[in-house]
Amino acid sequence: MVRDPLSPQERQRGERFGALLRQARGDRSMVDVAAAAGVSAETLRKIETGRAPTPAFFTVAVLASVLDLSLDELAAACVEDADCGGPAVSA
Amino acid sequence: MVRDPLSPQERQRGERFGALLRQARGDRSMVDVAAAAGVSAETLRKIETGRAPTPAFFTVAVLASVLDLSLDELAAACVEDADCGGPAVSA
DNA sequence: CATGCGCGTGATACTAATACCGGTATAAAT
DNA sequence: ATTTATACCGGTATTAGTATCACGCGCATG
Repeated sequence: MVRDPLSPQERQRGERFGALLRQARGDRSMVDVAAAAGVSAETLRKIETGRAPTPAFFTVAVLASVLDLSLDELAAACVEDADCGGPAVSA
Repeated sequence: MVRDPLSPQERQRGERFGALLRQARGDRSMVDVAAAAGVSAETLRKIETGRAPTPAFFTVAVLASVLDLSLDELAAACVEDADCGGPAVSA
């Protein structure tokens, strides 16, 4: 109605997204990256584990900045990998 | 405490962000872009007017896709323009 | 003038993101 | 075995994003 619960598709997209972040983090520790990004370690962990499947844009932005990732590539990787954008983007 | 209210900085960053989206929308109508992005027109309106200063990453992703914008440029434009990232990104 | 279209705003509803706390598990080092 | 570091997990608290409904305003068209 007012706020649809996240679809399984979105959950999976979140997992993919988190996996990408974790991969980019490499040997860095969570707390290190989280501190550098200005977010709490728990938040970063939730995002990486997919428990926060739809993080805020700027949260992702700073994380991508810290991890030296491209937001476009990040988004593209998730979308293309799981066909998340689907009907919306195709229009 | 558990959830800091958005800082004025973040609010302003949201306004910049919305302004960029609106500018990119050009002559397209809100409903058109919103429908293409798969979000409600009200949501797009809130984002454009800065009433939703920290939208979800994938919401921004689809909007950027529809508006043919680069997420990196979008983020960079907001951050560089108002020094929004501040202490977090500089570290 | 009435109608529709686009845009803005307010209220309302509900889920989700963020953050803090404690506990747990694994691995490494002492 | 104890300590340390890292990460995972649950609960809890609070704000914020997203969506729907309803109304008002400007503008063009009938």
